[in-house]
Amino acid sequence: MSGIDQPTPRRASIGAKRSPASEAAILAAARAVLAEGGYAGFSIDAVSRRAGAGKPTIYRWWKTRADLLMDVYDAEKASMLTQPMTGDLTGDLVAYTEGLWDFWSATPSGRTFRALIAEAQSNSAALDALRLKFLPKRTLHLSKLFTAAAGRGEIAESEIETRLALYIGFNWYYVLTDRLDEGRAAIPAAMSLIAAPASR
Amino acid sequence: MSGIDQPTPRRASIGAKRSPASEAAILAAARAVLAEGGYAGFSIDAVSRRAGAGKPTIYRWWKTRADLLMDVYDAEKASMLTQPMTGDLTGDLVAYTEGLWDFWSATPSGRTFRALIAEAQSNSAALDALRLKFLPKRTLHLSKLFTAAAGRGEIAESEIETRLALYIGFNWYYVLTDRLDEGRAAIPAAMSLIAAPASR
Amino acid sequence: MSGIDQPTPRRASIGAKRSPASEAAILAAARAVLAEGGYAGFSIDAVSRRAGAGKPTIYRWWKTRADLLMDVYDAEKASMLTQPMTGDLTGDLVAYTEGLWDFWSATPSGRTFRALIAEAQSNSAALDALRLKFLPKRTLHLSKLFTAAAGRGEIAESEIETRLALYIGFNWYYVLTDRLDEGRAAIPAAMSLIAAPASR
Amino acid sequence: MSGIDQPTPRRASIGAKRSPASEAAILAAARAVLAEGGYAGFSIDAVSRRAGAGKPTIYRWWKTRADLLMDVYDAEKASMLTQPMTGDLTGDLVAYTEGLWDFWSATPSGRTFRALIAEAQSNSAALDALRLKFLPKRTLHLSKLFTAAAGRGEIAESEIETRLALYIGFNWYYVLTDRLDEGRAAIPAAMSLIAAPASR
DNA sequence: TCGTAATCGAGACGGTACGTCGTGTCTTGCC
DNA sequence: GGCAAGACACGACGTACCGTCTCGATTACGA
Repeated sequence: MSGIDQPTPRRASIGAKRSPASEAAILAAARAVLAEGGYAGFSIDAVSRRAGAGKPTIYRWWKTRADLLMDVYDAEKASMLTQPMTGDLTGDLVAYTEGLWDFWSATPSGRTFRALIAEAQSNSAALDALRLKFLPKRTLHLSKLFTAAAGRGEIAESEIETRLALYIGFNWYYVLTDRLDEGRAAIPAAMSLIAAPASR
Repeated sequence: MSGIDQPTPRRASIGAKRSPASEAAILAAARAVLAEGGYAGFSIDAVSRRAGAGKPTIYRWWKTRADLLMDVYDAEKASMLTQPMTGDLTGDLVAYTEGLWDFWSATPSGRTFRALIAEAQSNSAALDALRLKFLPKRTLHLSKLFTAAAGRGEIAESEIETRLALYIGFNWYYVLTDRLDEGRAAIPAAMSLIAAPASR
Repeated sequence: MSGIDQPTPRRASIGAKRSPASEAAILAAARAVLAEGGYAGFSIDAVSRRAGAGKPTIYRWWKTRADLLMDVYDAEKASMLTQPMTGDLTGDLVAYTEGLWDFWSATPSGRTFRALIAEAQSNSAALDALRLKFLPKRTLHLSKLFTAAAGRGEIAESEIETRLALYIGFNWYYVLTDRLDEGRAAIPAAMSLIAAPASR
Repeated sequence: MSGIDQPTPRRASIGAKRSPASEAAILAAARAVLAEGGYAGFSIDAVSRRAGAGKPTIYRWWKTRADLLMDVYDAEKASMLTQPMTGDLTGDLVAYTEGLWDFWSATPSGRTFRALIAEAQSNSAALDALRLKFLPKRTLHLSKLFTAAAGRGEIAESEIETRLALYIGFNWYYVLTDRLDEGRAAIPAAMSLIAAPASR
């Protein structure tokens, strides 16, 4: 996917507006750099070199590294994920999670995600972006699943936040330790606990 | 704590062996640097300057930044944490977690921990150290709690790993988003789910 | 000369081309460092600090320390030397040499020259630069003097090289032992021998 | 010659006096280091490692790098040079010079000599040692040759110093530019000029 | 119709940090 | 007191990135 890797014969300005060609080239370069070197190799200089783009062009459109990382992640995601909603919370969570982990493993998105979290540890703007922009959008379907289950009376409304935190944390733990393959078998049991009906 | 911050009148070598004074000064400086600047300000140069130590001295004893971070974390931890084991898994987990979050908030250890995870995203040696050295030691008491509960028949033996992952992930999620205070209220409910008895 | 020593309020880039202001500041700083500390104090770090310039800027334009030293020497030289050519070889050599020694003593150029020769002893690129770039340019006028004398039949054509070597060596001996003042009186006799007519 | 390169099975102290074995090992190591890396590779650390000697042992007996270099040079020299004195000044100078250049080329002494001069450019103690200890000893025979010629009335007494400077400079020029082979053919003509009889 | 303005690539700028090497000094523990 | 060993504080090495700046070119748009 994303065959956008042309040798870039110098993209001149197209006037006083953002160049889609440059944007695409920069995102593709960032993706490639992350795929090859992970967070360690991810630098604006490297992306700029690879994209044949000027550094100011990158800084103009992405104020922080985190913004660029999020766009790379979004460009990849684009509809790839199944969003099951069968009414079986545990099953839906399992299906969603397995799809997510496939996505993280099959594309550079796992590395992108790890880079984003790392970035958020040294840059408070990145942390804010992660909390306010990235996570809410990414967990939207999950919120719906939990909300629907609460609507059905399976779980308490007040615990949605907590269960979501457990869900996110479970995923983070495995992706941040680069152990998605080892953790795969644990998904069903974990989802079962996260989706466990209110006990009384 | 750690009143070791004297102006260091040049610590000479004490012979062909490691100088405890230098080691202490470096750890104290690293702690201070993390406390003030977090992962963003944490550089070997900064630690070296602050400690009045030569960079080679740091590199001689800590091969990677992660090694230094882990030692800073350990130096702080030193017995501060309560390790409850009452037989009530949920209660023990709640008590342990609240102690941990206090520890993370009251000392620079929360920042140190975040730095360590960030470091592990760009350095595979750091990731290995995190997985093989740091985490097992840090989660030892938790393992015991789960194992004991399994012994009592409350949870399945096969789910210990999974429940531990849920536990760790829950903590990581809140510390990595720098939201320990917001998540505090969710601890009991989360622990309750993590410690939920096998359903059948 | 060279009143360029302003406190340098951060020279920004002037585009994708070399900044004359930075170049001048670096050369002036190098000159000052050599004047104060000689070869012992001459480090790229010291020049960088003094110039308020980044180390990469220095390395970008001067690939070796020798290149920088030669430019410092050239910047100073700039027309200061008399280049007598009266037809009296001995007299011309004496006049030229005295001018050269004045120049070496009155400016940091003597130290620069010594640094350059020292540098050439540990760096083969520097040695090559000294042999192929620096010396030929610096001895051009001397070559002309000897060639003219050979044209007049005063010395053998085949001995030009040898007499030049004797001339250069004589100067090197005194400057490298930092004894220009002690050797001054010997200049006329030495030049007389170097310019001695072919005996048969 | 100098097969002193044993693997050094830890030379313990031989009591409160200098150990000849250590001294020999250090000189041999310094010789080897100079032979392999020239002045660029010559460091007290390198010599210490190679000799299996402690750095303090080197600093105890050789106060400056120059002292060590001079001892390495002396250890090599040891009687190798012919010291002709036939009464023919030019011929004696030619013979002596050719022997010297052979010596410089066949042993690491050429490199040692170059290192010594380089060292003298950054260290004033080294320069003093070069001027007051090394050169007078090394040029003793040459002084005798010139003095004898002056005694025979061939050259003026007052010019001995000058002619010696011309002689030394000629040698320095070729050795410091690492061009002994290229300059060899010029030796007779140069010596002839240096030894030229007082013209009137 | 044409200037103005914003974009593009390029790459230099002052900095900071990297991880390594060498300096000269100091101590230890053996001889 | 000499010795090997090696740690110490210091500071230079040459390189990578940072985020900012200026350039000269290209093009769209509003006066």
